[in-house]
Amino acid sequence: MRINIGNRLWLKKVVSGMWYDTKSSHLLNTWRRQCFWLVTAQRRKGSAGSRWQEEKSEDGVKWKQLEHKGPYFAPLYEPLPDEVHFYYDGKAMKLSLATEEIATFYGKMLDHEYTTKEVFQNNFFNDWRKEMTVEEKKIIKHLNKCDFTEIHKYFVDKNEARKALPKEEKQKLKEEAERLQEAFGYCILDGHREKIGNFKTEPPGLFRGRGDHPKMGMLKKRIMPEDVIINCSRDSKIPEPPPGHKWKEVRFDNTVTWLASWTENIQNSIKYIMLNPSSKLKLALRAGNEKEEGETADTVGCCSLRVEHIQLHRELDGQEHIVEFDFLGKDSIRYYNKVPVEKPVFKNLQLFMENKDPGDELFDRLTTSTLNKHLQDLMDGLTAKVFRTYNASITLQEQLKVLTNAEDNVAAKILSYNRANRAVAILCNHQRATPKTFEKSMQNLQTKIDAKKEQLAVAKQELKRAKADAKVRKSVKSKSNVDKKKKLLAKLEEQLMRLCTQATDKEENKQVALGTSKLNYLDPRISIAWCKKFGVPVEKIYNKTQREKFAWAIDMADEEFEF
DNA sequence: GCTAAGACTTGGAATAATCTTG
DNA sequence: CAAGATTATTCCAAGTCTTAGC
Repeated sequence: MRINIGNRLWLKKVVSGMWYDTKSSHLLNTWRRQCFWLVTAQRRKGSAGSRWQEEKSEDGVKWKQLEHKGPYFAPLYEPLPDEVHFYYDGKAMKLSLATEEIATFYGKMLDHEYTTKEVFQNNFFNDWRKEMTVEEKKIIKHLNKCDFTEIHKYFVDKNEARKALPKEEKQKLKEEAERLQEAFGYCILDGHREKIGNFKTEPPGLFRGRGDHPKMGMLKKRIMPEDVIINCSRDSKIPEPPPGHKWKEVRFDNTVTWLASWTENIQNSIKYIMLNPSSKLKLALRAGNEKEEGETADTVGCCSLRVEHIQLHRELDGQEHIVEFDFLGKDSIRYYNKVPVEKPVFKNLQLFMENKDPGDELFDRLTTSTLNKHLQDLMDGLTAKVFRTYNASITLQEQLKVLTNAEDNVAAKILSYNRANRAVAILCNHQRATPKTFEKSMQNLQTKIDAKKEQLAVAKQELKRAKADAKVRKSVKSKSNVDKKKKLLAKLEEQLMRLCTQATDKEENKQVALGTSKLNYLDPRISIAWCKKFGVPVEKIYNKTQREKFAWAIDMADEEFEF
């Protein structure tokens, strides 16, 4: 029982990053129900095109009719022109088609960091050799004797050429892409035309695992119709496989939403063709499922944390009971944070670490399913993921309340909004690499600010002179001149202020990715209510795509909306 | 109960489209 | 008006969580 209590206490603080008390539990519950209703209502509205209705979900049935054209297959390999050579040990060598194709995958990536990694090189070379002819295999024995530079140059040039194309040609290519989108990019779902998210099969290439991935560089094979399972409705027009080919299978499963699927050869997982994620509502540590050792990069979530990932400090920087986290999370992004916890939580963590090695699991009796089960006991439908979302939204609302100043101008209010958004992104650990052009664009901005300051100084001088002039002459003309200069000065001050705000925003945003939380975690009604309340145009917060996605919220949220 | 497979969702990097500016 | 910077979109790997099979 002690373990149970221990985990429960730990849950309170560590899983959620916030306190889970009766009050927030009630809020959370209300919010979930509301969201569920909204989402289902929105789906209905979208698909039935009529009024909102109550959801009457028959268990598991996702559609009655589904018709589509099947996936669009990646274009076949085009052999290299004769003048582009591959060299082995300094000698030009003509490769068989299949071998050449794989060589181009590597050649294209030559200026990418991946190709400097030993694991990548070894995996690539192993897989490449498997596809070689017997003769090629006899000759090509070492990657370091392979020279791909001509191949690399060929693709770089080709890219440049495409960019430099005259605009009529570019227009043609664009129209071609649109035709493709028209032909393959839509399906009919229960009588309505819906956009497909990804209608193309993934092209062959070299696997780009993230972080320290043991399989990076392995050959991702070409997907053939024979690999693809089609899912559609029985009475629909069944998609035609490309001439001379057959589907692996055609099935009529209306309990799932995918249109086509295939098994990918690197991890043996299933890939899907699915609908475009339309209006859906999409909490601070991830649950952390178990992963297969050696098959993927070594990353963890909260249930799979190991003793080596935390450090306990009875006292640190004047605070008591500090837990220091340091581990690699999703996409191998580092999570580093020092969190003060309640004494019982601290005590339990100490207990969990006793007699364990650094590589042992911290919570050895906890798995994601027991964790979620526990959460479900607390509240119907609650999972770690839901908590992540809730936490993000409530933080945004709180931060907006704290940071916004009603007397500020619009630029300052937007800065406040971005700061609130940033607080959420930091909470969810949405990091990004500092953009390559960051320093430069910061400098540009600073130059602009300096220039503006100069203008301002000049304008001040002129105003002074105009005032002096008006005092002497007292003419109508000189008076209006003073007004003019005053206006100019005010305008310049406003511009300067806006630039400075922008610079602050940019600096603070250096390593934080805002997009993910904005699009996937935050209840849009909070943002929209904020816009309405403080007179900020919605376009300043959401771009075109985002406004489309959140159209329902824009419609309904008023300034009084409380999350 | 437990593991494995399957179905979605999330999320940063790469790429494409658009805007700015010298 | 091209080059460079910025922003939007696409891509697909990597998570979460449910279900199936023992």
